[in-house]
Parts: sequence; C-alpha cells; structure tokens
Amino acid sequence: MNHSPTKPHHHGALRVALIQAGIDILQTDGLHGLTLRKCAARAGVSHAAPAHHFDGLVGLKGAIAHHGLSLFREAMLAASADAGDDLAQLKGICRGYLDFAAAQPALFRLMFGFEKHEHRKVSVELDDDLAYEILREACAPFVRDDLPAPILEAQVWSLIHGYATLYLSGNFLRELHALPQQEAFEQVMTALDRMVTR
Amino acid sequence: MNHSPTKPHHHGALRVALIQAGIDILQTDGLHGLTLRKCAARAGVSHAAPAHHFDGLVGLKGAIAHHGLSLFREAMLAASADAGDDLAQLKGICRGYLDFAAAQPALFRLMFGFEKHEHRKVSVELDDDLAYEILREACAPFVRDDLPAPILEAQVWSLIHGYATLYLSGNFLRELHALPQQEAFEQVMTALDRMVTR
DNA sequence: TATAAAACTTGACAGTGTCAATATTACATA
DNA sequence: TATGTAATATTGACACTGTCAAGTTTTATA
Repeated sequence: MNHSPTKPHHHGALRVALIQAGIDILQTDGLHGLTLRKCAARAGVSHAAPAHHFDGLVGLKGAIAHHGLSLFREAMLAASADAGDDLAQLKGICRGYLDFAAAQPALFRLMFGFEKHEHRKVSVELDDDLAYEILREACAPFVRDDLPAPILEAQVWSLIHGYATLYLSGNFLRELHALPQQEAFEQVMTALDRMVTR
Repeated sequence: MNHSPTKPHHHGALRVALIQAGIDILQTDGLHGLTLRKCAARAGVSHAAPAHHFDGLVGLKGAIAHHGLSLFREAMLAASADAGDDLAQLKGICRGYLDFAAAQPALFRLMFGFEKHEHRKVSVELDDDLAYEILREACAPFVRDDLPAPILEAQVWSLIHGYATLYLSGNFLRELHALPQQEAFEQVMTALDRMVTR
C-alpha cells in the first residue's frame, strides 16, 4: 500500500479540493459565482462529482461554511493575540471579526446566509461552537450577576456582527464612513466599554 | 381616453405588479425562489418582460428592496407609535426592526444582501435615507458632545441589525434563545440603556 | 393619419442543479 | 491470490434559469 489510507481512490482528497475550490471561487466571483460545476472544473473532476460528496449545492455550501468558520476562528485569534487586558482582548477579536468579513466578504455572507429551510441540511456541518467559543471566552471576564453570559455574548456579538454586515452592505452607514475605517471602527466599539463596565 | 394616463399600454401597472409578485414569491419560496420568470408568470406576462422594466434580475431585486424599505419604515413607525419616553420610542423601533425581519425574512435578506459589484446597479433604487431617517430621529434625543449622531446611530443600528440577522441565521445564539423570544429581545436591548445613558 | 417610440412577445442560447444509469476503483473476505 | 461488494466518479439527460436579439403590438406625438 503506497497510498495514504485516507485516500479512497481516483482523486483522493476530492472533498478538501472541492472546498478549497469553492473558497477560491467565492473570492473571485462572489457568492453568485459559486457553482457546483465550477468547483468540479477547478478540482478537475466531472460536473456531477461535487453533488456526490456533499448533498447537493446546499451541502457543499455547508461544508465550505464549516471550513470557513475555522478560518474565521483563526483570524479572530490572531487579531487578539497581542492584547493586553481583557477589554483589549475583546476588541481585538471584534477587529478580527470585521477584518475577516472585509477580506472574505462572500465567504462571510455564505457562513451566515443560510435560509431556514436549509438549516436541517447544514446544521450538522455548521456547528458554531468552533467560532463562538472564541467570543464566549473573551466575554467571560465581564460576566456579572446582573449580566449573564448568554445576554452579554448576544449583545457583543450582535454589535460586531451588525457592524460587519452593514459594512459589507456598503450603501449604509455612509455618514460614519466619512471617517477613516480604523477610526470609525474604534468609535463604534466604544459601545463595548459601556456594555461591559458597571 | 378612458384609460388612466399612467397606464402606458398592455398591462399597465406592470412595474408594481412585478414588485408585488416578487414580494409574494419571496414570502413563499424564499430568496432562492425569486426568479424573473416566476414573477413574470405571476403577473401574467411573458418571461422576458421583467428584464425590460428593471435592468435584469439585479434591477428587479433593487426595485423590490426599494419597496421593501418603505414597508420596513412603516413597520418600525407602527411599532413605536404608542411609545412613552424617548427610550421607549427607540426600543419600539428596534422591536419593529426585529419583527419585520422575522415576518419577512427573505425580503429582509434581499434588502441587505447585495454584493459590492451590484451596488452600482442598485444604489439608485436603494436610498436608505427612507428607513434610516426613522432610526436617526429616534437616536437624536441621546446625542451628546462626546457621542456624535453618526457614532450613536451606527452603534444602535449595528446592535439591532446584528441581532436580527443572527436571529434569522437560526443556528446561532442558541443559548440565548432558550429564553422566550420576547424576553431574549428585551434582555439584549438593555445594552441600549448603557449605550444611551451617560 | 403617419411616424416614432415605448412596451411586450417570441425564440434561442449557454449555464445551472439534479438525477438515473453506467463505469471504474478500492477494499474486504474467501 | 481471486472474487464480490461497496464506494467513487462519469456520462448523459432533463427542466429551469438569466440574457439577448429580433419581431410584434400598443401608445404617444406631430
């Protein structure tokens, strides 16, 4: 056996190849450009191969989102690596959140853009715990008796997620974005101070 | 002339009919189900008619989003109609924000889901001022020297928009949604108190 | 009424997801 | 090692999609 045991046959690591192809296509052609057939072509397989590994297009998107969440997690971790106190840590994670959305807008939209009827097909692939854990840990130091963890986490997550998605929507928050991006972000994130301090 | 002067010919008010058809289809079939040909069929015209009035599919989506924003505005106004003080007014608007997203998820996603390369085609249709004005006015009483209007508006909007979109995403904020929806909303919105009070 | 413009139709095209049928490969078991 | 079986990928087909060019009908204008 000179083959890797995890290399089933023909192409071998087709699953990862298709996911990577999908991420590349998202970056190049946007969310609309993501196509089973284009992924297949880029991975060098027949047009119907992707629908086999993943359960149709929704399945592929779920797998891409799953992998995207791990990239997302890494981006947030990296952005908060050299943080001083707890608040700087939290803000660093938010910075990583926004930067990831800005760097990979189509992937970001894909991750959070599933419709309700798709949830059942995707929920197995898309365990948010992976990325959510980062946020949860960053929020932990600020939990108080009158501010339980799930509430605080929802508040912080809503703030940064809303800011990131509105940022991607472009047309909105125009007045704010008269400021340079970095300053606008910091100004908006001053809301975190108020949320977190008694 | 027994015809209305604004009734050009054949169908007449095809534009509004197509937009309404689109909104109906969004409600029934979701964002993926929205199709030029289905809108045409529902309005009783040929399959290529919609691409004429609006500049292709993106143009139709832009027109639908434009009309959706006016519905959005009305929903927020209605939800804050019987509000007491300024803070109750602001929270009422946020309540309307969430309720609209929950009631018309596909339309809501459409309104905020345009990609960057589509902005040019859509920006003419999609002047956010219509709906943004509501939020701006509700924020106005809380503007201070150290909290300029654009910043405060961005903070409030990010919070409610993030919460609404995460709510639609379903898989996320699971812990929070162990609470009843109404209470979860109110708990998260306590962040507004902290944002707004000195 | 004659002419032009606008609105809509028709027909065609390439591209899409999905599915059934088929061929190929890998692996387990004898 | 030989054989059978399941997994893996291919092929071909289908209905559906957006878009476009060309043609037809209606409205408006002069």
